[in-house]
Amino acid sequence: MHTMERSRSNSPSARLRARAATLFQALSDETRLEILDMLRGGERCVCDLQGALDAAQSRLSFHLRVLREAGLVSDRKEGRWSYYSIVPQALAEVHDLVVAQRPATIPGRAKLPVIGRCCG
Amino acid sequence: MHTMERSRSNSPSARLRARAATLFQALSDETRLEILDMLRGGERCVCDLQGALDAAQSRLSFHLRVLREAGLVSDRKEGRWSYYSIVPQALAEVHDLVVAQRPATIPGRAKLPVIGRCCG
DNA sequence: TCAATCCATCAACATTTCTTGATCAGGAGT
DNA sequence: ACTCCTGATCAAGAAATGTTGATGGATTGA
Repeated sequence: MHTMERSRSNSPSARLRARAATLFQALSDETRLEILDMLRGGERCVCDLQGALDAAQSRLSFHLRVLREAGLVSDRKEGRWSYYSIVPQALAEVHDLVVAQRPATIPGRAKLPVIGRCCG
Repeated sequence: MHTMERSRSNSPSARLRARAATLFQALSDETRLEILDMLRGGERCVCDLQGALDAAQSRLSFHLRVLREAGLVSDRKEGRWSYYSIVPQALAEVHDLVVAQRPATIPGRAKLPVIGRCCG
């Protein structure tokens, strides 16, 4: 109950995939993309986002948590306010993951090879 | 029931966000990332993926559909086989979306500005 | 101390996504 | 025709995600 399972789930590429899935998942919601859009300009406090996005406070808090746990944003407390900002390093990570997904040939130049010609 | 709603949901940036959410959502599952990994080398038939991923046929079909509907892969029938391959253009689209998310300053150079200094 | 503000967290519910097993259609070989 | 193979689709259930309203802690100012 371990040999095959282990090689699949513990390999470095499997861990990369898990990380990639988490990052893409965090980016897969419109509200969160809207939040990131607002943060592109710089740090923002929650009440600020709340006003701009017209979202219930707990809803916003939920999405900020998803972004935070994925490492895409960081927060800083100051008095009674929480300021959120983008973690550029995380976006760079996403960037690298996307680049890594691209096929092996130059698009437009040559056709992708047909491998795995099924069953003979 | 139209004025404010419309400006938010029909603006070009809102449509971009919707498209982005769809793409990221399609990329947010490990099985699908594994499929894309296999397709990076070139076209593959379903039975081929099935063997390599050790996934039930209907499960694979489900994930291939998600990828297809997001425009990330295309399929081609030949005889009784279906061959899937990556749509490089879609990955380029994802790439551009990620780049667009990056904050406005050069990371490492200067601190992001603190805007929206809340309520003050 | 008291009241107000900011925001995280919780529980309950709604919605979406994923998995499984079954069925069905089309192509290929007999 | 019949049968086998490939793969899409469907229905039902399980699991994960998102929403809402309520509560509570921390901070500020009166």
